[in-house]
Amino acid sequence: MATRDLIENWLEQLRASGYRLTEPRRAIVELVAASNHALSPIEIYDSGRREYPRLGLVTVYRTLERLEELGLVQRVHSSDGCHRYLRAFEGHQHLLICTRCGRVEMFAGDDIEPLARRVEQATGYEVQEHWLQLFGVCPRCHR
Amino acid sequence: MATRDLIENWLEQLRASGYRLTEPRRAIVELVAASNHALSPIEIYDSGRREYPRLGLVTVYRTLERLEELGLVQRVHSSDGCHRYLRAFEGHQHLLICTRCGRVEMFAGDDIEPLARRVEQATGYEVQEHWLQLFGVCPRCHR
DNA sequence: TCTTGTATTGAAAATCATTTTCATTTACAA
DNA sequence: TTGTAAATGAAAATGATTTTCAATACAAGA
Repeated sequence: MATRDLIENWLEQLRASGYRLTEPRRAIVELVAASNHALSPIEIYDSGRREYPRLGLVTVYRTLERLEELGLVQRVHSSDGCHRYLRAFEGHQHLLICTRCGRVEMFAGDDIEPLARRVEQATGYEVQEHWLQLFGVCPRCHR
Repeated sequence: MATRDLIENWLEQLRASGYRLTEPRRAIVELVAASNHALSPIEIYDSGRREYPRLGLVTVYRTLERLEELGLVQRVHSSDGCHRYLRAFEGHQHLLICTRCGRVEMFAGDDIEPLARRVEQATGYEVQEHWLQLFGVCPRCHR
C-alpha cells in the first residue's frame, strides 16, 4: 500500500471507530504511518510541531494509545527503557532494531509457537505472549 | 549450589572485584540471590529494610548495577515499563515470566543463534543481542 | 589495636518519561 | 447554524531513576 493510502486508511479506521478527525491526529498519523523507524513520543512531538505547531506532547501519547488499540502501531521496548512506536505490519512479526538509528526491520522468523507449546508442557505455565527482538547495527550505521 | 553458598559466592565476587563488603550490600545480595522472582528495585528496598532498616533506595539501584556488571543478575523488562532484576543462571537463558506474580522460569530453549545468522544474511545487519521472553500465567496463579 | 584515606551510604533534590486534571477549543450530528 | 460531547494543550502530578553532597564506615597500614 502506498504511504498516502496507508495514512488515509488509518484516518478512516479512526473515524470508523468513533473517533473524530482532528489536525493533531492527522499530523501524528502522517508521521508514524510514513516512517520505518521506531519513534519515541518526544520525536513524534518534535517532528509533528513542524507540521502543526500547536501540537501538545500529551496528544501524542493519547493518539499513540488509540492507534495501538486499533492495532495500527505496535509498541517496542528499547534498551534505554523508553517506549517507541512502530507501524504494525500484517500478523505477528519479529523485530530487528538498529541500536544506533532506531531503524526497524521485520522478519517473519521461525515460528515461536511450537517452542511455546513445549515450554507450557514442561512448566505448567499458560503462555500468553512472546517477545522476540533482535538488536544490531544496520548497514547504514555500520560504516 | 545451595542458596547460602550462592550468597557467599556473590559477596566474594564483589570483594574480588575491589568492592567493599557492606551491610546494605549483604542485605541486597541475600534477597536477590535467594529469589526465584524478578524483583523490582522498590520491592528489594521494601524487603531489604526488614533486614537492614537504614537501607536507602539509591543503594539498591547502585548495588544492582554492580551485580549486573559482574553478570550475577540480569535485567528483565516487564510489560509495565519498569525494570526487574533476576539472578543470572549459567549461560544465556530465555525467560518465562508470570504476569501475575513475577515468578520466573528459565528455559534453555532453542538456540536463537542460527536464526540470528540467517537474519544477518538477509538484512545486512550485525546482530548484537537478542531478547526472547515468554509471558504467561504460572500454575500457582492459574487457580 | 588504632588511625586514616577513600569507597560507600542515604537524604534530598534533580531529571525524565508518562499520566492526570481542567478549562478551553473544536468536530460534527442534528 | 448551533449544541454538545470529544478532543486539546498547559500545567501540575506521578513514578522511576539519577545526581549531588555531606556524613559514615570499611579495610589497609601504622
